[in-house]
Amino acid sequence: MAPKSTTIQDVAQAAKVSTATVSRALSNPALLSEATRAQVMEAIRTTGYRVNHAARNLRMQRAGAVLILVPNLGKPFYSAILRGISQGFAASDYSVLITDTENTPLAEGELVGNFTQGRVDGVVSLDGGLTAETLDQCRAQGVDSRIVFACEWVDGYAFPSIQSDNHDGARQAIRHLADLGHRKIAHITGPRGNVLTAVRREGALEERARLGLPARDDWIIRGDFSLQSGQAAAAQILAMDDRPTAVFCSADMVAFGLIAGLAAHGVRVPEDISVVGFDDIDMAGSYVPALTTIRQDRELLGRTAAQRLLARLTGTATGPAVEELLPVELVVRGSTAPPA
Amino acid sequence: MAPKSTTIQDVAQAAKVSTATVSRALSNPALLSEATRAQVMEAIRTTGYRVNHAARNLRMQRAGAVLILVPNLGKPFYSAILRGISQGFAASDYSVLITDTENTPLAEGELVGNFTQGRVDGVVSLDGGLTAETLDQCRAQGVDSRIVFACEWVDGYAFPSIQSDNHDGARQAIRHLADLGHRKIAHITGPRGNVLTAVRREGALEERARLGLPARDDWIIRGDFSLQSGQAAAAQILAMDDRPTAVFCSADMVAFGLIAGLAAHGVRVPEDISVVGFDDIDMAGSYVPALTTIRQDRELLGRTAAQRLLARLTGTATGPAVEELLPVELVVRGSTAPPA
DNA sequence: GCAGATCATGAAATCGATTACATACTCGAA
DNA sequence: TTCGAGTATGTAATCGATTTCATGATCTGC
Repeated sequence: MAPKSTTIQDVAQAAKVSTATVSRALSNPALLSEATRAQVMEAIRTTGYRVNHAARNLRMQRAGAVLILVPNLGKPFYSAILRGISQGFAASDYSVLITDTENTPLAEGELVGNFTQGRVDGVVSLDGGLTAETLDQCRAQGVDSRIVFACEWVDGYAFPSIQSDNHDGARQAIRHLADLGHRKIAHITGPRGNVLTAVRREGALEERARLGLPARDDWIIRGDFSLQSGQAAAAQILAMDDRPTAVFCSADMVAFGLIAGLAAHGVRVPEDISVVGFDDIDMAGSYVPALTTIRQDRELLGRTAAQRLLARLTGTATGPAVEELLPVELVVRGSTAPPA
Repeated sequence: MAPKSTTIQDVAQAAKVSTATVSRALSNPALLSEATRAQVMEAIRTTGYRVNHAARNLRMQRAGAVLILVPNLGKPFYSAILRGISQGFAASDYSVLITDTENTPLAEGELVGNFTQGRVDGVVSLDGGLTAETLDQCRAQGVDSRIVFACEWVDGYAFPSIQSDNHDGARQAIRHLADLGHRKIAHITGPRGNVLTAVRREGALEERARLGLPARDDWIIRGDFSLQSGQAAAAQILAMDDRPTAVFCSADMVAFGLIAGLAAHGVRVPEDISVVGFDDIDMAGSYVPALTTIRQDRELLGRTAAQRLLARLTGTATGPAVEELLPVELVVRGSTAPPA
């Protein structure tokens, strides 16, 4: 079944030393004399030895892997974060394991089980929908210090988390529109219960209040970060008696759906309605019209999360959980203009 | 470091049996008497025992994981395939490990090392750029039977592979344009050396020849599946003296870039030029204009690849490597029309 | 020239499971 | 009664590394 592999025994035999010496040659060469070290290294070269991780991990009581929880692997939004995470762990000797939670809560004891079963040493969760039960179990087992959140997080639990400054992003979006002269600004939010939805909404409302802009309940439209929800929102907006002149979307994809939906009814962007997105995904700059949006660096987000988890795993960082905010940036392109 | 875990010893003690019996209760209950089995199960419940995978895998000479090689994790195109793969392995007890190859060849012995080091039991490669050296090493170690390719593949090596019917897709695209009355059809290909590029190009050329359409060398434009290459192609096309009336793009993203590039110069799609994409990604249906494209089911592709690998790992399938073609489908939308 | 420290190395225990082999017991046939 | 087969369970080897502890050799300082 397994490929015939050369073990540490083989190397020991070839080098005429004990297995202990071979092990030391690899993990702590300073302990050995120049001569034996060279001898062992030579034996390793000729035998083509590579350590067996299953054995090493068993002995060292670690798993040698980290788990990434992704709400929906199919969404391009997450893939960039994933890439950053992968980069962040590339230089380490941790394997990167992924699970698509499919936006449904994990089974009872599943997450903590991954730890106690020796499958993983740490977790990066992009999923803010973990249940209190799941997290409490992790805390009970004492593994909560080896979980970090990226992008999303869970309210009421003090896990380290890396987030874009969503609040500020929303404010910048509203301010930009207000600066252009818009006063009637709609906001397409994310799904109910999502932490990002709440924060961006709050930021948008705050800035709107600060600027003394009118607020109407039906100018807040619930979406779910998807293209389809953007299209659906277009229909709602078109049906309004008092139509907003600008829309802040909680995701670029929503903006694309919205623009397409509006276009289908002859409403042009930005001439008739201005649109701001969120994320600055690849397409944003090349869409017609090019999308004005809030840029968040998803790769950096992922890389940072990976670094934070690594620091915790190696014991470099042990302090209390910190919530880190990554700056976001308004990118002005062609989808926004002064109101007609 | 590790969470205090209950071992099989603890269970054995609690149930007043040997560890062998506990192990059997889990792996082969039929061997035990009704009484002891119940006794053991009860002990397992009260102690909250979960097997330690590191130990089990070491003893069983397996890794309990499969590796997915992704050329670029950040590309949305791959994320859907990844999702399918993840689904395919969800019910198995294999962990899914991913590595972003970043489109660069793996280091010497890296892939085969993953096997011999006991890290993985099998590999699904979405990367067709593996070197002959890498693959030869795998063959030498006898692990080549545990590698399957999805989406891409490597010419000259008989690994199992699941592919969309790219050849047929290209032909359908050309035929559709010809049916509309186009005769001057350009083709934006993928990068040199990519297997998909070759197959789609061949399909396109074949159909063009079959239909007796004129062929001009400069109507074949090299791209790289990216938005940017589509935009670059737009410039080239606009500069042509004998402009094509239709363009077949090797990816939807390329088509979007192209359309945006053309729009910037006042050239409308489909009125002035028709455009066909490839993939049918989410956005395609909601782009303005909605994109006519060749649909390939990427999740199915991933799921199928996972199943094939699983079958090989469990020994269910041991036959010679098979190349599987998944059907593709022309989806006609708004980006194609009869020539002016 | 000797006690004690330091250095280099090996023997064997250990991590937590699975499983080959051994053992004890039961049952039925001769 | 006895032998053989079958059943239920335990003992101990095993997977391939790391690491504790022991040992012998070499140094150091007086």
